[in-house]
Amino acid sequence: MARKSRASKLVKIEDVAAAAGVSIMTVSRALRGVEGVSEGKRLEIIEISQRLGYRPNPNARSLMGGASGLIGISFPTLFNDVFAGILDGLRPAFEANGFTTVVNTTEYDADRERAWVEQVLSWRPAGLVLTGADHGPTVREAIQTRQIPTLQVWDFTDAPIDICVGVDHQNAGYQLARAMIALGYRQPGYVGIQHGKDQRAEKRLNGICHAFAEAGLGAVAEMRMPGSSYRAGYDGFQALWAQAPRPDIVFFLSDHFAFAGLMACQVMGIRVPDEVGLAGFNGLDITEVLPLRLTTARTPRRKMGVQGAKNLIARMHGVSSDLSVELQTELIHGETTRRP
Amino acid sequence: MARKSRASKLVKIEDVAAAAGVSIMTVSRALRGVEGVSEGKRLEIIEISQRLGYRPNPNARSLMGGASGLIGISFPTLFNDVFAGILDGLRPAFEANGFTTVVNTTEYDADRERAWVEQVLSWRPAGLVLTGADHGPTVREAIQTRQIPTLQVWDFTDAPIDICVGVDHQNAGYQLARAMIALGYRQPGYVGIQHGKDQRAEKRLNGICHAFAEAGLGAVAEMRMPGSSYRAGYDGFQALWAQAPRPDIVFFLSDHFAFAGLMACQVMGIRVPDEVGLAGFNGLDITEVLPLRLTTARTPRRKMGVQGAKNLIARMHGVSSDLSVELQTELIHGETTRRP
DNA sequence: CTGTTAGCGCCTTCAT
DNA sequence: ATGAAGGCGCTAACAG
Repeated sequence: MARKSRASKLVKIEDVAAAAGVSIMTVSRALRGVEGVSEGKRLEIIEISQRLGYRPNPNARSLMGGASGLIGISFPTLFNDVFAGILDGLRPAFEANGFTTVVNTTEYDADRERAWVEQVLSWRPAGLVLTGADHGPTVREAIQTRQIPTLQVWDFTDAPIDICVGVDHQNAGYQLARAMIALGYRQPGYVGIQHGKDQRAEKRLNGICHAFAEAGLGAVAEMRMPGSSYRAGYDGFQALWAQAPRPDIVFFLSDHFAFAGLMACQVMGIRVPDEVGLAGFNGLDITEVLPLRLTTARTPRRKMGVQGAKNLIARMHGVSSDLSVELQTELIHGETTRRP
Repeated sequence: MARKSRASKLVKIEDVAAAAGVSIMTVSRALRGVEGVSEGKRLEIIEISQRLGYRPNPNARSLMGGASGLIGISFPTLFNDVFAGILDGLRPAFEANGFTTVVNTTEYDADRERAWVEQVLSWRPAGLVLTGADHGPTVREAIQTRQIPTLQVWDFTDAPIDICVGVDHQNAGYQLARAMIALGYRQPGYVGIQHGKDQRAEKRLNGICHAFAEAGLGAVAEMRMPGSSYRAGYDGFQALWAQAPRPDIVFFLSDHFAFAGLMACQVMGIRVPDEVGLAGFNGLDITEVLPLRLTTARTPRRKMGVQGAKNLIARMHGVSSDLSVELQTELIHGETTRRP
């Protein structure tokens, strides 16, 4: 394989026309299945174009103004089953409707997201899917100016760019904390990642803090870790446990952190839930194989994707009514916290 | 936000030219930073174009045959830290060199990959990154015809489309099995997923089988699960354990399966490694927080990404020498198998 | 420095 | 049923 291609050797419609002894237009019509070509010629042309390996240049097509059938999807990261799950709901729906999807990750970086949105917008996408509710005004404006149907997933917001399908993370955290308070927990701890990395996590923590404050209980002891690996959850729990006062309930960024915390307890000989309660978030697959069923709040990730795709497609088809949906989380009373 | 945008209201270069009172060529030059425009005019034009919200139409640009600064990356799935890790190595290198990346997942479906490759090729990408060594002739030909620099990662092959950076999975499986045989294991079992879903996994299994056959030992008892969730690893191990003869060493598709198997042992009261040895693959983060350090073969995923990106960039810059690299796996003697 | 001319590959429109 | 113009938005290659 050589270096940068000289735009050259690709067979174009003209070549097919020449080979078939007809005009370009006839080839165009034949290949698109449009009326105006005798069946005999059509079959012959199709045969020839295949033999020549002709592929229409979609750029030229797009130039004519047609929609691109492209949907851009942006997630913060792929190191996370949450987004893989949402994507799993989104994609089949889009593909079933003939759309192509391109996926991006922002690594929780607003600049990256902005740059990507601009790139994708330049492809004249049929639609856009963004994660969360926090996008700069630039992004918002760029999208709205071009009137590209846009879905925001994961986070529910009252003021979406266009439509949104997600859960209220603040409330999810609040409800989870309320349930733990009802179980008698009084001394909360939290293991998460650094501020500003994950907006949704901050909202959940807000909800948790709110619930405990409202109940007149102690403040939530926060342990912020630099990364979001399993190791971070493991070390974070240990660090939190070494502090005074010891928490009687520890909330984690997500189930995978909680799992790591559980492993830490196992190694340190801390009895769960007798000595400490552990609560995760998301209801990930991994919770199904743990020695103790994890207490968590299940987020309907695939459903979110399916529903979101459906609504975005409706919007692309011109439905202008409100297509935003707030989904609920499901509290899972597991074995890592006291029995009710 | 309204319905499908009529291809219309977008501001084009002509509008900017009119607003600035110059010809469209001057605008084109000014915006691209090409020589031939007085600095005063350039600044003025840039200002105006921003005010108007002008964005060049890349389709028109691509029509001219220029390269797009775009790199398409395709992975089988995102439900997997392996590919996230490779991406983590790839992307920063590309971005540092001014390239934009678009990511796709094929869900291990060759048709999906083909469709995506065609889509991306139509954007005249500067380069392509594909996973594995198994691509249909269509894909291969489409890429080679257009002479797009292409990197195949993860799987090492002697006959890459262009260049490849990866590990020899067959050999990795072979070496791992050899090490287990050296530890005295004689009755191998394997928990994986269905045939045809993951080519690399099959190669590893091949290597494992080869090692045991070569040593004149029993055949590998295979347990194929329908999915690749943690649950599948968990259930798969249990099913395998219920069969006769019981394996004394179980190889797993990947570390996450092995982890699930370890959890199953814990619940079933099977002592590891006394009653059975467990071996994973990849050396994932999760292994760092397990009660027993997992025996596995570490794959250099990030390094693979970094190296691959570097080589692909070299290729895009015209380096035509052989840029393929075979990387090695590192055997980790953990606590889930006998001590040497 | 700036503007004009001629396409890139395809499709819409209008003839024939 | 077919073909001949013309243009989509942009940019090389030439003029001035």
